[in-house]
Amino acid sequence: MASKPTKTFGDLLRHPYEVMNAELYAGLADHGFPDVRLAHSAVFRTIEEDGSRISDMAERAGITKQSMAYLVESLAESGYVSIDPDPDDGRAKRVSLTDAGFACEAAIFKLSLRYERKLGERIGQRRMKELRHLLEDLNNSFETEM
Amino acid sequence: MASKPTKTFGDLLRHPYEVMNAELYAGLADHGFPDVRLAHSAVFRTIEEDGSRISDMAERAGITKQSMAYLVESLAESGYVSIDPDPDDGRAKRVSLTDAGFACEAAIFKLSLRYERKLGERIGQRRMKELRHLLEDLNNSFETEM
DNA sequence: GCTTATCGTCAGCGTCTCTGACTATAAAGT
DNA sequence: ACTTTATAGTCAGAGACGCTGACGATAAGC
Repeated sequence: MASKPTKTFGDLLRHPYEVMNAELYAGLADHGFPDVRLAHSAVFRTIEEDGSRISDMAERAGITKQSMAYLVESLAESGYVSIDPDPDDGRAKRVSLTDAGFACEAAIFKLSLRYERKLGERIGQRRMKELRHLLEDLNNSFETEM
Repeated sequence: MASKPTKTFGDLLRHPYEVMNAELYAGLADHGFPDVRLAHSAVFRTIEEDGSRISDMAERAGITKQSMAYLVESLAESGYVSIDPDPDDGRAKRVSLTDAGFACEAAIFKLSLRYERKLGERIGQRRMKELRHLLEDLNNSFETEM
């Protein structure tokens, strides 16, 4: 047999993550969102319902504000977000999802859920649910302590 | 409460994956492998004990041979792999891990295992083991069918 | 032998992240 | 009030890393 050790935990996370992303963003393109890319997820996951500032989003996403500004700018060019001056702070701007942005966000959730169910058909919906549960615990453990 | 839906499965995979990688490659730098980066893992995971060809590694990793050549070249410059002509095929080259390359691979496994145990301390070693098991099943389900 | 396929390279490009330096505004200290 | 310090965002430049297309060299199939 192979002399290589067992797969690392990182490998076990990486493969499904990459396969899912490939499927997800291909599906998104098919559903009318061709120019939304994986990196943009940093925007969708950090923007708030009523709009957010670039710096805040950058901090939540764990990237620099320059990087976040770059991503936001590209989504603005595609019409998924609007950028307006912040009424309370002359330095700041407020980034908000447009209708197209909300529609895209909804499509991401829908396709994600669909794909999760598809995976469940492979390993069993019950095991899939258990997997999600364990991953949620793991994710929560980062926020709690650390 | 928030009106945002539950985290997607992709989000649940992404966060631990990114946190682990940050920890892993920081640790790797501390252990004397400062110039090994995440992208290089495509080399370490696809290279065989007795050496491999660039095209084969590219195919296994799911990237173009140009991209694999780029990664291999950068590891060769740092001394982790050697590149020799293939004795059986005048077109091809054989890429092999050097002693430093094997040492790095070993360090990756050691640090990964250490981190996995650390996560286990957070959510429970037993739950962590179950999580690994489910992820292994999920990974296997890609190779089997699809 | 001639044709076709494969191995690897060169050149160029797009995306995405970073650092460092900067302007404008806001907040805090005195 | 004025000065200092912190913060929001921008501009410029760089590096990493994936891609495509075009190419020369060798191998394999007919």
